[in-house]
Amino acid sequence: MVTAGIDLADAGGLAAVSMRAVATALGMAAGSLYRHLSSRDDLVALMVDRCVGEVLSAEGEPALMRPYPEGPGDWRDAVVLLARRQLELYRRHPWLVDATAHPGTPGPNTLAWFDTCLRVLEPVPAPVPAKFEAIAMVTGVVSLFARAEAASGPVHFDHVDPAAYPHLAAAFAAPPVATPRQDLFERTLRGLLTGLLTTDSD
Amino acid sequence: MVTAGIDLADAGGLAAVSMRAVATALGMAAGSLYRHLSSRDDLVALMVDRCVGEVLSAEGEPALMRPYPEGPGDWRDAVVLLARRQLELYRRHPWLVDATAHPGTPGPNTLAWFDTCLRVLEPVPAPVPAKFEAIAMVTGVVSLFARAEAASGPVHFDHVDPAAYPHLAAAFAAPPVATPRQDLFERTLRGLLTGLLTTDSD
DNA sequence: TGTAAACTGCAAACACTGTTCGCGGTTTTG
DNA sequence: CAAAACCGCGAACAGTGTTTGCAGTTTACA
Repeated sequence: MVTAGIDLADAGGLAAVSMRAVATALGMAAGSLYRHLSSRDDLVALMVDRCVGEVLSAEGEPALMRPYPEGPGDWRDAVVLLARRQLELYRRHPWLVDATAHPGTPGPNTLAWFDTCLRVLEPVPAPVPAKFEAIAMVTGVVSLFARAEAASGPVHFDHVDPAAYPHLAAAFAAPPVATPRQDLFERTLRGLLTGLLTTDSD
Repeated sequence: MVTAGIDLADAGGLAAVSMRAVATALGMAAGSLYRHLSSRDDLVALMVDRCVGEVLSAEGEPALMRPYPEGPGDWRDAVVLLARRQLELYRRHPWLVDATAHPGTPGPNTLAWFDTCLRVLEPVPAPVPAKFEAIAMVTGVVSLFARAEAASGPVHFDHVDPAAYPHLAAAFAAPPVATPRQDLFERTLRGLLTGLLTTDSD
């Protein structure tokens, strides 16, 4: 059910997961799906929550419930690690970026995810709303990077008018330089975290 | 045409702007719209570009072509000002966040917007791709803030199980503290800019 | 074991979406 | 005045999510 939806979404994006498509993938009729779910949004919510479960139990069994609090590093390291796993998840299922754009009531795995984030942020002396803001911003930045990675290429600025847009034209006149920036993701996140969860006395 | 679409979108979101709705708002039939545009995505692209035009000629005539380069401040100030105007635009037309999620070929106003951004970033000694990355990230952060503002409230975590999600439950046990953070937007942007467009020698 | 209840799937229908097409009328062009 | 371009109409098509009566199967209970 949600597995079929996930497979369909992985192959053809969120638009490819229609009730009839999921139904025929399961050898059923379209209306039969409503015996198990109440709407299509329900289904994508279940799909999202299952994928979040993927990153929770990554690689092994309760593997993720472990490594964060006991690591010797700073809490920022843990958040960056968490974000990196989320980015890998978005790479595995690009439609997640669109599916989580308008979040609904979170499922159990999503709640567990928030719980883990809060546990990681436990040593941070910041008010709870600030922590929620920080979590939201981190996942937002992750989705931005995922979108940027997925949408690389199809944006064409071909032949802009040098008279109307001089700076744009000048920017494309120079030969494209390959960008070596590798740690952009981590640098962005660390800057964001210290900006959001840190007073001036830190 | 695009004006009717914008009004409809402002009232009921992007989903409310259907061909038939726009047509009846103009006193026409649905199919008649295809005399002037080739698809619905075309229409939303035109709507987006017109709104970008709003922020370009804000308040007066060619008012925006002025203030940025001659301001005495640092280039970061100019970018923050640009981002702030964009945030106000997103507040005025919340559907823009969804409409710009999957960008297509940019319209004239969007090109002018990019040109302005590049002009503002002219004194920055960074390679062109890095500047494009920075612009994309800034508008991404702006859309994140716009989304966060628009989606405040409907997310309910009512009565989470304290046994399954201890940290979440503990977070909600404490009385909610009002967050006074006001400059969060600007701090985030400044951190992002220095992280993306600055070498260690700056 | 027999019966009743619960569950599950099917096919058809409804309202809605974006989009296409052939027709007639109006306006502009030569 | 004629011809070409344009414009809007209404009907149709394929597709969407969702609802609803009907049958078949499985489960639970007495």
